[in-house]
Amino acid sequence: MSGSQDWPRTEAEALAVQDSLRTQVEETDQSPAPGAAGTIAVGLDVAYDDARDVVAAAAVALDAATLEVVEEATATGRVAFPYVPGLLAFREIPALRDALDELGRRLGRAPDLLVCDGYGRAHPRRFGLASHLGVLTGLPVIGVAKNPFVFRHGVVGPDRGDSAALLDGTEEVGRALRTRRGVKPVFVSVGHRVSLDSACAHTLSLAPDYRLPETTRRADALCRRALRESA
DNA sequence: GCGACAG
DNA sequence: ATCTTGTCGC
Repeated sequence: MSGSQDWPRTEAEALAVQDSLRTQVEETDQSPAPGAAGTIAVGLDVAYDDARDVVAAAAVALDAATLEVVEEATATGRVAFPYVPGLLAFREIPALRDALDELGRRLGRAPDLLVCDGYGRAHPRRFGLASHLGVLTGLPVIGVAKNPFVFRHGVVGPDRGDSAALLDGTEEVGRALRTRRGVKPVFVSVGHRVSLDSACAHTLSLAPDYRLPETTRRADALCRRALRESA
């Protein structure tokens, strides 16, 4: 049961849920050493067909050391919430949890790290998708986004590994991190049970060849395929 | 009021 | 997110 009946239906209800859960985010780093052998990192992503009101989520488990796919799972359902900037979690989490639950059964164990497409702490109320999913699962979670959302950052050096603070005013809420020379940086933020430095280290470890982590690349390909095959 | 705005 | 061809470059 994923309790879609008690899922918020209005923006006001969603805001209240964020306000209530935000205090449960844990700052202490309980994530594994980046790239550690025997460690499992899970990539998560969602694809939509608004015309059919269908959502497809994918959860792909990778061996953090070899980046080989260990296991994968998908889930499809009805869109649970409209896209509202700042409330993305309410649109994506129901399907993501279903895919994660199925992945856990197939894996026979809990993942060591979750990698979300989007933000965690870098959020108007400091409680983006990665934070929300972290509180609900209790797992270490990081957010890796493709756009800076409403935040600003300074110049990021040209080399892989170079970064600049992602700022909300003067507060560092995440980091713009270059994973590939000559390519636009990604935007990393803390979700749950992980430090910002670790989140960046995990991102670099998971993205040796392309701009985005292998976890999200795999999840992106899988949820698109699941959506296509659901038609 | 208007525009910007993760996916 | 999604609608979409060719094209420049490694």
